[in-house]
Amino acid sequence: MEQSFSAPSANPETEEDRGQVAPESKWHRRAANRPEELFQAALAVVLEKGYRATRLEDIAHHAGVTKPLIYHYFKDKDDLVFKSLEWKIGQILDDMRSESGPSEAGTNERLRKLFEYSWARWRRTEFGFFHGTILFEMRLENPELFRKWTEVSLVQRWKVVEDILRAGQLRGDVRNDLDAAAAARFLISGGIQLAWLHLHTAIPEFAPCREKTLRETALNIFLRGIEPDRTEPAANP
Amino acid sequence: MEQSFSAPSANPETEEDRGQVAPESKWHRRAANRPEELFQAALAVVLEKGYRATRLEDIAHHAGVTKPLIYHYFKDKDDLVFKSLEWKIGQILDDMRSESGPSEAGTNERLRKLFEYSWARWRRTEFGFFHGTILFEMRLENPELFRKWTEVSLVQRWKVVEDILRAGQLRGDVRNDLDAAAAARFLISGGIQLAWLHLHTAIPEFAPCREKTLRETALNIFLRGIEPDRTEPAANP
Amino acid sequence: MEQSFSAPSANPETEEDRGQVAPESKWHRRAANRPEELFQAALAVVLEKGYRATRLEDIAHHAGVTKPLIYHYFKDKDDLVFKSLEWKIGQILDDMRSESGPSEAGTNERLRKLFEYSWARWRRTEFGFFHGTILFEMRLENPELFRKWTEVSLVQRWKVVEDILRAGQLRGDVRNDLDAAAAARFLISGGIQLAWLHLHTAIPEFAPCREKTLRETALNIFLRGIEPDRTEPAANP
Amino acid sequence: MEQSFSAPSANPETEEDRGQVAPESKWHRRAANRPEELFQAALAVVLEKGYRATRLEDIAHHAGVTKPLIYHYFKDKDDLVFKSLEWKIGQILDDMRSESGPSEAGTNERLRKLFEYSWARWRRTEFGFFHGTILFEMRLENPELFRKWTEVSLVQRWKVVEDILRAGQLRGDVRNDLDAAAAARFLISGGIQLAWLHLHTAIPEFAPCREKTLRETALNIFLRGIEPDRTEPAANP
DNA sequence: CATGAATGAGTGTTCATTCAT
DNA sequence: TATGAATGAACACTCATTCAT
Repeated sequence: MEQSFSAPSANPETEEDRGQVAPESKWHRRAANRPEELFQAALAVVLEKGYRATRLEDIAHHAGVTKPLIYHYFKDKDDLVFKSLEWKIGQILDDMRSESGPSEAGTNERLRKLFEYSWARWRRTEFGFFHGTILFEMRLENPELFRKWTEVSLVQRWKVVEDILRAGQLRGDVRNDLDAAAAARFLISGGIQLAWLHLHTAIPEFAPCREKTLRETALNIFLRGIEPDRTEPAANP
Repeated sequence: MEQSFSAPSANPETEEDRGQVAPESKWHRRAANRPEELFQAALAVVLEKGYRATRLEDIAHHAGVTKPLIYHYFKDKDDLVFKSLEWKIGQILDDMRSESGPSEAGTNERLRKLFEYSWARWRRTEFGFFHGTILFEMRLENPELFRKWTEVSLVQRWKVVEDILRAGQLRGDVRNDLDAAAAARFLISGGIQLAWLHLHTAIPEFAPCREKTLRETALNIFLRGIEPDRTEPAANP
Repeated sequence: MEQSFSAPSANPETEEDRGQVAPESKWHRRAANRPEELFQAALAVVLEKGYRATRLEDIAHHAGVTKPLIYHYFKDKDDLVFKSLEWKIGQILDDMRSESGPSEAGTNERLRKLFEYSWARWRRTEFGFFHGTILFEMRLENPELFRKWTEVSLVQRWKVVEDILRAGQLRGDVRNDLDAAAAARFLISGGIQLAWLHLHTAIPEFAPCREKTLRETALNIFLRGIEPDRTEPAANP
Repeated sequence: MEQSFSAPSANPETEEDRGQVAPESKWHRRAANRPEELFQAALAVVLEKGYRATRLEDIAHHAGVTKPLIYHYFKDKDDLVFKSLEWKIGQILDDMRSESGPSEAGTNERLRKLFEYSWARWRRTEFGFFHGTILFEMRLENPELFRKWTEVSLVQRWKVVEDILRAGQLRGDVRNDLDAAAAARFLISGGIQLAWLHLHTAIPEFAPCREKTLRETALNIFLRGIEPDRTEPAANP
């Protein structure tokens, strides 16, 4: 759970002492990108313990620095944590942008592809963390951040699906009486919840289920559920 | 959010009995059932702030008593909070038991009824609170409680839906290639997430949507998605 | 360690309900000698834990009553504890008075008898307790009590020995250049310390020694140490 | 009683450097060796009040620092107090090691010298404190420490005396029927008790006695008490 | 830049004591 | 007489934050 956040707690080789004898100075290593290291440490700890349960000490320790140093880079604890979260949101967003090539395939194919991409994202530890911490804790602690995150992780996804569905309706792939926006929310929110419960909680331990079945069943029901009626195949005036 | 939990922090009737003498006696309120009052106070505060951010002082104040009194009834803070949550889980469970008469209606009707009942439950403040606090915070702080709650709120519901689906498969109302367990999870988890996001977060403020549409679209897609294939149109007597 | 202090926590047979139906009153059993029961409970607990570590709750529990009841009989905690100690001191003193018949035996015999009586007393749990609690804790907490106790347990004993020694000096059993008062202190204080270390601490577990040897060696050395010089038997002008 | 432990609660030199500017900076005193200062403060307070009655606040105040600082150096209160006691035990032990040169004098001389050295130690405030606090309170609170201390202060001394006595027996200075181990205990335990009662309690106030007489009488009785029988007067060359 | 030392403002918990019945 | 309920005053311990170097 901490692999991608761990910071190098001391990396003596990168230092540029040469010629001069090591001058016994107390602080070696001016990290080029301290802030980012601190971001990662903060995220790792908050991921593991939750925001409220996270102590500044833990973050510092995780980053291999001392507490006061954090105040050189950030105003206070909240500043660090919230900026860390925003930084991660930005990263995830970048990652998402580079993701879905605008395909010309059929509606079902586009939805399937999107859903599977999304599921793969939801699998990731980081995502599980965000879904938990931000959706719950930040909703109370920092509504602004809550909003930013849901905008990125939910609302935009909803929109993408909504657009696909509308296009499908024009083509006749999707029944016209469907509320595309609501349907989109169902697919994405339902999928996220399914994935999160299955992949980031202990539920499978006492209520086991195969991940693939879960994913495909959900998608399948959805795709069938939005099909136009087939009994009157040309009944679309 | 605090309607059902608020306790009168001072009992006005006993205060000014007579304009004159009442010697400001230090404490009133012979508690009939303090423990339950404390449960409610604890729930109210934890609901509002989350478990980690809850201070004993707040609970005591909310219940109109002083901190040390809590130790008269409970071993420590966790004892109070966790027992409060369990108490509420029990209540909700009782409530759920008295709910769904075993109907002889068709599969669709039974699912619709169940979903609508459930949605009504998900609307309630208390439920939103549990979904947040327990699913997220208790997952980390008290896995046992997390398990108890998910067992009640999710796993059992899944089973009910699963049974209905299997019965439907026998009747021919539901297609046979459907994995009933996975489908049940999709309906319930998706519904909860939809309801929670819509009813217990600020999302509708910046991404509005009609609740009814949301609910009915989800149900509708699901019901259509589980129908047997109609390509063999005469197979339906 | 608690045998002699345990209070009957409920003794229904002694109640005088007759004729009338048991009136469901909350408080049965007016103990005839509550104070003494409380003394014993207090002593038992203080013995086990020391004065500072003793909580009123413990005493009440030990006596089979509730905390507030103690305030019916005693002003506060200290009042109870100190009176308990005084009560016990009185008891021990009574016991001591009834002890040593004024014997007409020789000096050595009298000393031997006294020392062995005393040693038997020092063996007792209660004594070990007093020696520890009073000598150390009460010296700081209640000097008055410290004084009362040492007067009884030490000073008076010293005097008895001193008198025996002086009598012995007159008879010629004890050398005349001996300071009887100092010698008496050495015998008694040394004996107490020896007995206490051996009988009321864990020392024998890692530094074993036979009790009898200890006792007799000490007495023996003392008796020989106070003998008149035998080399010049009539050298006493 | 506090002479060697008192800490300056404010460092006057840094206070009024210049009459004017000094902006009342919140804290001074870059501690050279805080841990030891805290040891001393802890010992001073525990000495005065006993372990159970000692509040962290007092120790901090005594050391001229604030409570939380203690947690910078020690895990908790017990960690500080117990380590302080161990530190002192170590010091006393060191001190003892550098004490008695192995003399070639006669048995009596060796015992006299040892006893007088010991008495001088028992006089010291610190020793009286240890004898009280450790022998009584630590016996209940921290048996391990009790053992460490008695090992150092009693058992080892006993052994030294025992060895001298055995050597004396070989030489013929000490009678052979004497149990050297028991005799050693009598001398040391009796001496400690005598010294402690006389020097560290209020007893002399109401039962006066000259210290020198006490010390010499005890030693004298002991030395005479271990002599070989003189009934065979010519056996002494 | 970097940190060890220091602190103020909490926060949970204990306990002798008192109120109301 | 007897007690369950209640509290004030303390106390151990935590933690974000700042000082001095």
